[in-house]
Amino acid sequence: MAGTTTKDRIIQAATKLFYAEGIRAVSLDAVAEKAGVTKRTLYYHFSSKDNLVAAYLEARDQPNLIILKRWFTEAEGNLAEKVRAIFRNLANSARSPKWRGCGFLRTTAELANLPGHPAITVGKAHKKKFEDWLRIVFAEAGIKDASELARQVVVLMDGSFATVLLHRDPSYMETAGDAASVRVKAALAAAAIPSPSQ
Amino acid sequence: MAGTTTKDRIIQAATKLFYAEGIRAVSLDAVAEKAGVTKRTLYYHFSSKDNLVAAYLEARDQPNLIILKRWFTEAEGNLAEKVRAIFRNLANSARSPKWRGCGFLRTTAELANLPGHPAITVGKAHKKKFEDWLRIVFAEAGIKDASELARQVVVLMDGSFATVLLHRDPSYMETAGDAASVRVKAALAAAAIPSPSQ
DNA sequence: GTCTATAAGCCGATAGAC
DNA sequence: GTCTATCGGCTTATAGAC
Repeated sequence: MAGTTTKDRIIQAATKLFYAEGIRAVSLDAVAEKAGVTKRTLYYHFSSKDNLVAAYLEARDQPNLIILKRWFTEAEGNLAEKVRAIFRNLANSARSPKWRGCGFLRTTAELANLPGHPAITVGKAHKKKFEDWLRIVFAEAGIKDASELARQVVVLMDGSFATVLLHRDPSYMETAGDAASVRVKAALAAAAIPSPSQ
Repeated sequence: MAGTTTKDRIIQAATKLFYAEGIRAVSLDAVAEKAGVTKRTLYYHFSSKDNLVAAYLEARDQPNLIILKRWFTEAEGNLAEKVRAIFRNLANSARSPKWRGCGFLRTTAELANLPGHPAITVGKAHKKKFEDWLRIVFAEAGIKDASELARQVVVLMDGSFATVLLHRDPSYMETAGDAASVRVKAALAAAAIPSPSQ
């Protein structure tokens, strides 16, 4: 996990504040104060706010992927049920009062006018890793259009983040999970019949 | 459309700047300058920046809904193809270099720390109107779980906004359109057989 | 590596004239 | 209804001491 070095404490403080309040809403004064250092120390470890924002997302990359994979792995049932379990667990998370959607997507939305921003590069890579993992899981289950299916599940997941954040109604995540599991189920059935009648 | 009153010119300027650059990234100085008025005049028409942001989204509510409905109405084919046409047209829009995703969702994401913000209230109402319209269209086609289907299509649409904005790859909207039209097609088939076996 | 202090500028909002 | 002028505060980033 995060150690207790000064750099780690700064990233921890940045994570809490950026996720809770947004990027441009949070000043480096606030981050430094929460981390218990002065702004000069913060600038010693991070050359600019942009780099700190990228470091915040970078630090969330692996932990988030590990949680998603664990929800999938530990779920009972077939592939469709395992995919549904991811959405059910996301809905559970969304019921926390501290929940504010997906930090990667919210940062991307806020910085949409800066396409080359380092944080957006990190966000792209993170989401692509998840999509690639899904594609491999589907392919290993014998699903033919594993790539297209992975893309559909990703769109459903990102859509549920956006819709639940807007309406503050986690049931949209169950809805997305239903749609995803129905599609996976159909793909599994098609995989069992290599050459469908036609 | 927008007239040429001072208030309208301010909203036009706000729309261009807020959509292109984000809410907190745009100052009222910038809006006033683009509208060709002083900041004092801006404050005469809008009591605060928060209210101006809400007015920006309010002004996009009906135009956006009308475009979505027209894409649907003017499309050839059955209900599934008409739904797919919405996504195909969205993908086309997303190919414009000025495209920056959905202004309602991006504003919601940026102001996620202010759940009662007037602009978020406007965003919620806008997205709910679209979902309600979809539900009625599906119900009139004899689809039984029209409500659930409308929610799924909404999640796919909002998800495609988020994913395309991140990766700058409009093909995710075609992917979402495929998923949506498959679901609508299945619902139409089920509607044609009132009592499925079992 | 961490501190105090400050630069230089922008922000939302307001005062008061016409 | 629109203007000029400005307030008090906050912002990113830097200078220089220890």
